[in-house]
Amino acid sequence: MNIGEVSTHTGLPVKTIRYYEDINLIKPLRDNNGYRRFRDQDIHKLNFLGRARTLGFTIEDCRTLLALYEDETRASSDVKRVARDHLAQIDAKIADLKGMRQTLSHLVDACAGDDRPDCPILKDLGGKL
Amino acid sequence: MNIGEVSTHTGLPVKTIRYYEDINLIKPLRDNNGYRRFRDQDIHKLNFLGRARTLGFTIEDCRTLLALYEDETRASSDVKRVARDHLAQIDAKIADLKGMRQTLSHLVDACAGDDRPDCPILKDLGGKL
DNA sequence: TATAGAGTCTCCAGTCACTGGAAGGTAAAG
DNA sequence: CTTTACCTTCCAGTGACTGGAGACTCTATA
Repeated sequence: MNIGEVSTHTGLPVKTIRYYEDINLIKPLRDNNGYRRFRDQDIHKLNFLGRARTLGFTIEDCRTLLALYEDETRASSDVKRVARDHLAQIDAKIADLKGMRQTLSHLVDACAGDDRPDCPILKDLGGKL
Repeated sequence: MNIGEVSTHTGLPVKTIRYYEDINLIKPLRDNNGYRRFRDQDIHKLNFLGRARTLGFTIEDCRTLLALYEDETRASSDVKRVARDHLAQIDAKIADLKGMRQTLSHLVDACAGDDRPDCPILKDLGGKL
């Protein structure tokens, strides 16, 4: 398969696939004309990567997970640790965003949103409370 | 005030303050020795920026908000629009993260996390369900 | 007065995970 | 044969900083 077809199959942009080769996540073969030729295993890896990225894993996490995936003798505890750490990061981010959301929604509610200049949002940002 | 003292007062790193000058968010004066000299208004702006950034506004949003802050004839509706849009972005991000969290926590729970190689997390990522 | 240390300056490069675009070669369709 | 689509590499830009090099200035102590 050429890169365009792979892109269609995996849902990953062509640019992204090339990038993943650049950083050694995949190693497709090359045809005589220089075109990349993707085997089933390459496509499988790309799907793996796409799914992992969708779940928010960093590229380095993906590299680790892919290595564990290929290692038949892995311990599931190693996989679980990576996932649990990532879950903790997600929770931290959600908490952070919820904090912002809380403050911001109060401010938005308090703002008249009319033609007058008086504005509680700016008052808060300016430290005048 | 010199930059170090301003950093202490505002809680913003020295590097960040210089960066904000670079991108024209603030315009401190200069002493004869070339050191930046910050007036009260500069510090006030930096606090404004720090607070806005804490609430997750982008730098461009901050630029807009700062301009509105300085404009005595603004309409609060303009401020409110920026804030409401940002709030929508935050909500989208939270929803996205919650989706990840949901899937991921199920997988983490399902994984034994022991010495054996069998792992539902990798099974999911590999598309073998 | 000499000097050590802290503070400041500018400029360049790196982060993360792509994304866009230029310039050029190759393949398939009409 | 030409057009069009696809492929290649390489370079630069994104956002919001952050780190570091190399040089200058200020302050405190010996």
